[in-house]
Amino acid sequence: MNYEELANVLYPDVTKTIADLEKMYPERNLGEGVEVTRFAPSPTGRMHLGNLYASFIPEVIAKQTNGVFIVRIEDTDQKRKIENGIELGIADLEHFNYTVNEHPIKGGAYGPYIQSQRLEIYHTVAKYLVSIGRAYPCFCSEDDLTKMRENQERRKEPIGYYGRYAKCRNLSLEEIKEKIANGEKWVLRLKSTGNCDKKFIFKDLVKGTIELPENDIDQVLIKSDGIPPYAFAHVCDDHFMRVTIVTRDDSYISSVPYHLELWNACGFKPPKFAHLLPLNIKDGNSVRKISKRKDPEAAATYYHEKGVPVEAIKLYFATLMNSNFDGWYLQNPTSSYRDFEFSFSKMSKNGALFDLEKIINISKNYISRLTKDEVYNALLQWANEFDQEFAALITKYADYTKAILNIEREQQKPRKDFAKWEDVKASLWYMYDELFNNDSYEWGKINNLDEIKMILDKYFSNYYDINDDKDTWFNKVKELTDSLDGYTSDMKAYKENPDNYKGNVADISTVIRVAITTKSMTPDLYEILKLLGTQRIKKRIELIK
RNA sequence: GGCCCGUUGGUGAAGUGGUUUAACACACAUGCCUUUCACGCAUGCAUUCAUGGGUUCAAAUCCCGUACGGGUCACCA
Repeated sequence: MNYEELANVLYPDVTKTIADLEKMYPERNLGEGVEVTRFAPSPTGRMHLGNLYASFIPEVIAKQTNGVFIVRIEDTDQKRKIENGIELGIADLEHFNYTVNEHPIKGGAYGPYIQSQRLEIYHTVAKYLVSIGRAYPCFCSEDDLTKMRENQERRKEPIGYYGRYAKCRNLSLEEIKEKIANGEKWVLRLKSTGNCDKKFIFKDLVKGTIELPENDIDQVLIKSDGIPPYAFAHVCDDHFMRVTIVTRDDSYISSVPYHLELWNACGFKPPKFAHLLPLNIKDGNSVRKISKRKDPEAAATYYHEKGVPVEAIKLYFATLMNSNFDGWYLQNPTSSYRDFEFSFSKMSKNGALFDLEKIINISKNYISRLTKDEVYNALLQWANEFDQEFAALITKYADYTKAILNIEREQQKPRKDFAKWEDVKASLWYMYDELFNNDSYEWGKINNLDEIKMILDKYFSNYYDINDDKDTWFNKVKELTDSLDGYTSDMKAYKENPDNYKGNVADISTVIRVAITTKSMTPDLYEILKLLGTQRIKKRIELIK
């Protein structure tokens, strides 16, 4: 068989050679240890936590080694495509502040970054494989393949197009020419040289040494529509984009022998592989991979809308990626996760269960460490998008809002009230007259309205002074308490004999707290009174009378 | 069904033959601190590493079987 001629029969329009491609996409000038990684989503639209985690890993590695992180769109399956899928997906990645050096919209020297636009490359490599006798056209119909499969099932033989079942391997050049002239449809298949009785050993960055049977199936390289399936596309793309580490879902691991056979057949130097475990979610009693359709709470937009800081989610990803990150971060709470040295070998070999509680905890800690200005800016940015009314309010009262946000902040042990920006309004609405409502008061032990009125009256006419410092303020509350019949400000005495008293200073401050805010649980009351100011306070006391 | 991978508390997990009476973090519980809450602090939370056997002076760690979970066997990625 004259393979050169066959190659020209099959791909008469392909004029470039592999050597041309090598020149167009030269090896990157990389230093020692510098990695080129990539994330290759389908253009199915919005990202969910699973995708975001899967892209976090290669992004972190690229950034950490001063390398390159590429986003490439795998749209060879035209059925899955959705409108604006590429734009929406990239927007989600950008919202996560990932550093993407090359992607379809911004471009780069190794593009195009959309597989459907790289057909010339695939066909050039395909033509090369034909010309060296490693690929051949197959004219088998769907029917032929189904019959073959049934036959194999009956005989309990391995299923697939291999060995003696690979009929089209033996077609002569004349037969091929004739079938093509007749307009018969064909796919291009790899002529596999593997033997499934032999073991194939390779190293995975995450899983370590893996042993699998060699591939002996003549897999499809180019479908009858001229588009390559995933495996062949990824080899061409990752080679000519000069990717050094292929990160991908762990489900690809069983086809690595086939993939490596392909890399070698093409004469390309294979990259390193890191097969990643998916992020799982609990569904009833079973555990499964996060799915965009079944798990709306896993959508990136869900967290965006609630205002969970992106940074917090990334910190969570970091703890999932390398469990020793947690301990490191505890020691280095002011560092960025970028300062941690991530490694594939520290990655878990099990898929982690997505844990909302942990994200909330991380987020609370993260927000608690921000300055009032940082909190204000992030809050405003979120509110502009999702709660314009609140955005207008905090813009109008910018300094006041910052002061509120600074209660028990910017200190050694800051409060940890907020896990997401949505929480701010929900917990501090009473600080704004525009939001204040007194539908329900959370009175505590003292809930007799006459007594409450009496206490408030006494406090505001005899003790309250907006200019008091904190100690003076609290001493006055104590004095008030002691002046009341049956109350004491001596907590020790109270605790020893609670039955001897009607209440203590905590109960009295609760009356003031609830009267002003309606809530029994608030941040520091002194700060709140000070910020609200005499006018607002007086107005709220009037509401009770 | 064949092949591959995995199984350590409610969760994420550390651990690769003896400093393990199984680290750390989240969650939970109790107590202390405290004007409420939050914070912080203290204590508790797997007598045991899916299970049965074996190797060994010694096993969560090595070997074999079983069970369970996941993956894969397309002109899907």
